[in-house]
Amino acid sequence: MQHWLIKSEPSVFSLDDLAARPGGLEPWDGVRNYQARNFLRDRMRPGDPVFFYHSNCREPGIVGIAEVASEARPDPTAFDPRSPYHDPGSHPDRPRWFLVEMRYVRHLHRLISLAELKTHAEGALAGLPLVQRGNRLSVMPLSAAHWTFILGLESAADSYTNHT
DNA sequence: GCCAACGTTGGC
DNA sequence: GCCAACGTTGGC
Repeated sequence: MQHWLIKSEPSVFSLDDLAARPGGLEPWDGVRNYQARNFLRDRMRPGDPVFFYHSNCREPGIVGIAEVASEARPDPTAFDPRSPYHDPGSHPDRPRWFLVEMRYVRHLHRLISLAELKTHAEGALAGLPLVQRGNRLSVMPLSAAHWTFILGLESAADSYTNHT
């Protein structure tokens, strides 16, 4: 089983938005990066656990957990000229972009901020693209060790912000 | 195939 | 709002 992290801008689609969907299900469309596409299309499997990360907001960080809820299928927004994700280079007989369904699992008890995660960038989270400088990947795999470590932070004291 | 220009991401 | 980092495009 592969663990994942996906980014979303909460002003566009937040974890609360996912939780509010019928069945907590949402097609994860609009991914327009080849590396992210390949992960999603070739390596995501139903049941894989996913950290849900809020980006481009006041306090970026991991806010909850989702799971992959389908195999990959062509992303129909690429074929739609009215969609902001329209790509005239993608055709139904030769789709360029793919999506999977995401399903809400739960919120974390507290936000685990990027700043806190970065304090472990040279330690337990070494090699995690999220905490490396300049990273822009919106869909990334995590090792089981990284997943477990981050989940452990959830119930630990927030030593990053409570160091007064 | 190189690489400058451009558009986007996303932290700060 | 700024801007560094990055991915993509297109001229040559």
